[in-house]
Amino acid sequence: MAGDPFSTDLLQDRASIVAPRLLGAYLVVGERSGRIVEVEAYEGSNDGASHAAGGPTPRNELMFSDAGYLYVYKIYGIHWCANIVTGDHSKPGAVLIRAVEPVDGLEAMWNDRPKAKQVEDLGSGPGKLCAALAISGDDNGAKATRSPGPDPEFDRSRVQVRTGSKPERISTGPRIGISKAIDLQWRFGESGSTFMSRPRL
DNA sequence: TACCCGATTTACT
DNA sequence: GTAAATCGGGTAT
Repeated sequence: MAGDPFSTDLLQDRASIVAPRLLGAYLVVGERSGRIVEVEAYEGSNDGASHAAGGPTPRNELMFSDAGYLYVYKIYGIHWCANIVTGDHSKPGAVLIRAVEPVDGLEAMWNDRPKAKQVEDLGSGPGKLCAALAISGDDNGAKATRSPGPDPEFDRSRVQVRTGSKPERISTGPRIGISKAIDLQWRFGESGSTFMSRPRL
């Protein structure tokens, strides 16, 4: 079950370093929540596949801001994809949430994902989990993790990351759907999870 | 202002 | 296995 707020401090480093830390954490949106079982890391100028590779633009500016914010973008004009910003101005980056295991609000998820045939279909992909958790462009810039001291921005955020149960074992592989930097093993998943997108790790 | 293309999902052959 | 759906940022006119 969802526990304490996820600490922003755990994300203050390169995306490829901190990405696995989000595995097992809960992504909470109102009454709905899911346990993160698969993520991908995207960094800056050293990562050709990243939106941030070419420097800041209106669309990706969040990746250059402080860790803990939600970066939501639309892909192929159809689906939303949710990322958690990592690092800082000198280390831009974000972690793409690729799959969640549905935990709370299953009924609402089925409602928003009428095409799903089984529970495993609800959140087994970046676009799928956004639909299941009702995340959209409106949530871009939400503060998803808690920073030291009072953090009212986090407290009133509709999207929150909370601590959960860490995976027993983590598998890695090349990132999905990219054409550059395909050699990097920056996809991380809970070994053997049936809630992961395909191909499974 | 035009053109290109993508960190995907789903339906159909 | 292959293709369509559909939008807006980025780069070039």
